[in-house]
Amino acid sequence: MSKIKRSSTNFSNKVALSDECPEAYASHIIGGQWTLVICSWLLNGKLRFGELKKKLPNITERMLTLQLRKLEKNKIVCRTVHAEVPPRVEYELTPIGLALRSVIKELEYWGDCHKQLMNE
Amino acid sequence: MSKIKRSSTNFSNKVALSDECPEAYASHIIGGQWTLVICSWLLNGKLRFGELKKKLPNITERMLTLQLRKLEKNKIVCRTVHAEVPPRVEYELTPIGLALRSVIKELEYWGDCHKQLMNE
DNA sequence: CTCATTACTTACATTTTGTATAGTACCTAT
DNA sequence: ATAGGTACTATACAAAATGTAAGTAATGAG
Repeated sequence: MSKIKRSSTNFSNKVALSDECPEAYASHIIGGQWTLVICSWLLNGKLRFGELKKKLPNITERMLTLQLRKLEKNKIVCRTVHAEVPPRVEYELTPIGLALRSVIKELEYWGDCHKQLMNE
Repeated sequence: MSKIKRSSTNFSNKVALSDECPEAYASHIIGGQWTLVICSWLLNGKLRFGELKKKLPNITERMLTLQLRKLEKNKIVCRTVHAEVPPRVEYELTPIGLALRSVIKELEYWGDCHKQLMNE
């Protein structure tokens, strides 16, 4: 996470790939360790920061923040701050975020099949 | 790539997540930078090492080797060595590898939508 | 005034992934 | 005998992702 150097070969390789392969592009966007899990919780409705934290065992606050920021930047979730004390911040999927449902469904199905295969 | 430490928190987080979330599991398996691109080329039929290399601009031989090894370990591709000189090695998707087609299709579709959205 | 609550920041360490560059073994054709 | 093609392997290093531990601001309750 954090930042990525726009000058590195690494970076330009990713850009080149993303340019011509929408699947590489997509996997780069939703490819973080926690991204999909966060989204799949949010598919059931909006959640607060603290609620998400409880749902995701072992995630640190830093990681959760970073992932949510990235998701927000990519317009996958939308963030609502309620001006209260203590603060209340809610996260909700945008339309394109909700559109991940079918991707996630396919991934889950494939993942289950694969896991079963590997256990033989 | 190379090896991953089985003692790191990082590692155990991944294991824990993979255990309960098939989508995290799947994204961990097919999540490398080149994995999906390789698979989507192989969806059209078997290819040799050198052919794959040509298809993937900028990939290094090391990376290609590592990714193919990982794919092989996960039973997504199968490797056939022809005992000739110069050597000829062919890579082909297994059934579970071919089953990635629908995952890739969904990802591509979503990726296209997302990219369009972000360009507005 | 002090404490608790919530949603973060910040600074830094570690782990994982990717790149660059140079080799190797094998046989075949020149 | 040497050069060339194929599919690698080795080593060193760079960059990115993830993790740990500690702090911050705001304010209402006691």
